[in-house]
Amino acid sequence: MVDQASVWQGGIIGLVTTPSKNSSERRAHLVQLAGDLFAEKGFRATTVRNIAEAAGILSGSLYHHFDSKESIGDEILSAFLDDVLAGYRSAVASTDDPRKAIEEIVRSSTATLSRHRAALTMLQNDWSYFSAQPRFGYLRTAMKEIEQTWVEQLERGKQTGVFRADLDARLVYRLLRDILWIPTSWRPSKGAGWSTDEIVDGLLRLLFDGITA
Amino acid sequence: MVDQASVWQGGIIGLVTTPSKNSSERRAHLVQLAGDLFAEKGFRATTVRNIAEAAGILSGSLYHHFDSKESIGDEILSAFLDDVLAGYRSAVASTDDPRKAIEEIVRSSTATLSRHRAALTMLQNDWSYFSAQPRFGYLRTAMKEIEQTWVEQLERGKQTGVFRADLDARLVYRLLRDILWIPTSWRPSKGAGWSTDEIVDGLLRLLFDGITA
Amino acid sequence: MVDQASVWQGGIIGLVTTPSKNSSERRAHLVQLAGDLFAEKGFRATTVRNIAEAAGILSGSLYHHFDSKESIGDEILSAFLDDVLAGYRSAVASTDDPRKAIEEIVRSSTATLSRHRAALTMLQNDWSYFSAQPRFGYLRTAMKEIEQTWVEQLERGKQTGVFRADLDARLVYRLLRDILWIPTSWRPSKGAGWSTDEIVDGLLRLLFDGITA
Amino acid sequence: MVDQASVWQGGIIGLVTTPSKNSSERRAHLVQLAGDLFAEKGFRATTVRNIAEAAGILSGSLYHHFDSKESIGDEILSAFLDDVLAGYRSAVASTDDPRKAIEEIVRSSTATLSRHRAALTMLQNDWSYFSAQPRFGYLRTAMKEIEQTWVEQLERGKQTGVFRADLDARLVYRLLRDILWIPTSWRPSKGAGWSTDEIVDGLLRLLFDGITA
DNA sequence: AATGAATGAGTTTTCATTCAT
DNA sequence: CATGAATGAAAACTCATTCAT
Repeated sequence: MVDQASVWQGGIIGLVTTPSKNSSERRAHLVQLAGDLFAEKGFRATTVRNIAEAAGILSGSLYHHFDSKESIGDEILSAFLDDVLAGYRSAVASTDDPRKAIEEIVRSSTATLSRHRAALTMLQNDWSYFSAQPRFGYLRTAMKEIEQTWVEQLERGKQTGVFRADLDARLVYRLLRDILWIPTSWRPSKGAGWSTDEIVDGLLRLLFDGITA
Repeated sequence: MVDQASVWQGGIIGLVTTPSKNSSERRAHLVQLAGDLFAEKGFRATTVRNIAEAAGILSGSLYHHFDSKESIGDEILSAFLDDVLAGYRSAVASTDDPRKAIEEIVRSSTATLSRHRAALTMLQNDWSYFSAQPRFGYLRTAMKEIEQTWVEQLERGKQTGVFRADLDARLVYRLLRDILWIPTSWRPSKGAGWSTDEIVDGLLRLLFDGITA
Repeated sequence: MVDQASVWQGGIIGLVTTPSKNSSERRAHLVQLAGDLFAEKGFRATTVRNIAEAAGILSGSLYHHFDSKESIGDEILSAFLDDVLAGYRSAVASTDDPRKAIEEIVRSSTATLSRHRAALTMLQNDWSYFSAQPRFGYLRTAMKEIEQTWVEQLERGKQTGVFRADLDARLVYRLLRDILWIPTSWRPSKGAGWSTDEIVDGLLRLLFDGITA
Repeated sequence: MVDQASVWQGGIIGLVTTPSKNSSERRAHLVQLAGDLFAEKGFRATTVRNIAEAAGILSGSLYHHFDSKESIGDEILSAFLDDVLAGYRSAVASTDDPRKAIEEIVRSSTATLSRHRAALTMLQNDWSYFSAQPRFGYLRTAMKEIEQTWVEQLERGKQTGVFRADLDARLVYRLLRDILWIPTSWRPSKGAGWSTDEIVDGLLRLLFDGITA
């Protein structure tokens, strides 16, 4: 579709040299490039120059699209959390069975996370940097909702007897949330070829049944 | 012996103001301070000035003790890996039962990790930075040995029927190793008061049996 | 062509305020300024701030144009050696007479050297610094070619009887090369007004005939 | 005589634990070590730590013997110039023949210079550094006397017909003085085995007769 | 939209020097 | 005499950001 547009533009006007990509597309493309670098090296370790080079422009030119490096980070992080929370909410809304809810949370998380590798790396690597800034206050808010969702489902599962009664819900939440985030942070190259499905299934099996035969 | 000497000096001469603290102690103290900061903010995000300030000296003065920031990192990382590998080796040497070996690896890891929080944070946050430098080549070597140890025990467990035959040993290793490392990265303040033992038990229970009742 | 364009722009549009000065001109200007300082104080003794101040900018701004102080040095030194070697090669190619070849080498050297005072000072003052670095390996290579050229001409001159048979070619080369470089290192202010020609003539007369009447 | 003193001290007092090497010997030894390093790398490029390491002590300990790095330089430079001037004065006093006087100056210089390689390197490399400081004002004074001596002899030679009448005395002085200093700056390793005598003879022959057959 | 030049505050590191022990 | 810890000023370099063109 992008091509369609550019062909059309080129056809009529006949003077446009750099056709395609209107403003918001260009912007999205830059966020994408930045995100890839953030995922690879972390937010702080990635320089504005790195991003500009990846885009084939000079670093100063980035400031036509964003007013700061942090606003790129903001865009990535808030999009991620919106997506995560939407998944959690619909997972909880979809069923009354805590085990199914958790299974759904895991599945939705996995899908969401694979779309937001950069955001996760940023949270893991540079949490102390972001969480200290008022601008990123929504990070804490969102994390609280995530925790609440898990704990609620685990507690309900304990009450209905689906989960072991001796589980410490908050402890298990912390472990599970972080466990869930692990595969996302694996570099593509190092994954030895596991598909997302394989990883999710392995993870679910591990969570519910352990490794014992 | 150092204590003996200082007590004696203090007793007889009565002039010793600073209670001993010889050269290597001072150095170790500085490494400790640096490590705390690295654990909190990551290696790159911690400045030499931060470390010096924590020690109550000027940044340049640190170079009396270390020839670079990296050499502090080196000291922390290599001590950590030496410790981890020693634990793994003795765990494997202590038993023939793969399940016991893994249990032992987990227990030794937990003990080791709590002594080396800084190192772990550094590996997680700044792996791309360190692993790119020849100086830190031993990181890759050590990680390979760690992987091999896990995979061997898991495979043997599968053969003897202790573990499920359908486990993907490398996948499970990756998950388990990272899972094991999770609690260490939790900030003390955020742990809501879990003791190391509680965490280890929760973890082992989770690994072997899952969360299902 | 660049000139064409700018003239055209200036002519038609009449808006161009700064009379061209494109990127590479600015860069060349900075190299020139740096070279003057290097010639005056030596490479190591000249700080990046010195250079920046001479250019009326801040020291960090220099890194927009060069990626290190050494790369400025590199530019100056390699340009010098390229020039010297070109002169030597064409001197040798221009004649079969060793005496004429040497005379030509001296004349070309003098011309070259006056254009590269900075480079010469750098080689004399900071040779141990540069020659220790792989990056400046070409310095040794070039010096070898220079030596070979001199020695060859001197030897041929001895065989054809133009030069005294008892000359130690390498010793004379070392003396002559260094002698040749002397006047260049004289500060303009101290030269008491000798023209280049006067110096060259004095030098040649000295070389060929000595000071005796 | 120095030994006499220290033996005597040891004999009478009987408490001196590190016998030999009294204070001034130790000091002279340190100056020697420092000089070697200055000759090799230049004054500024040599660090106080370098010197201390060469002496097997810590950098701070040097300040028991000298109150600053510059005072070491001072010691080396003033000793050199005293020596040079003494040689020049006795050369001039020894004869009425300008040619013999110059020959004697050359011979005395060569002897002096070989004893003061460090000083010469320091003057050549770091002249701008030293000459800018009031403390080293004697450098300019001494250089003036050196120039005067040469010029006088050359002028007298021109009048008596020993030297060519068209010599520019100051120009020739500048050339000859610098020429004379050249071989001293040659690294021992690079000299390809020329003895001091060979070099002096080569030089004198070159000066008086040129290279022409 | 993009360039290219620059800023300014910050980074790691170096080094002569001081001083209590 | 020597050590070991520290200072403080300066070095080279980095980087997010600004802005005229």
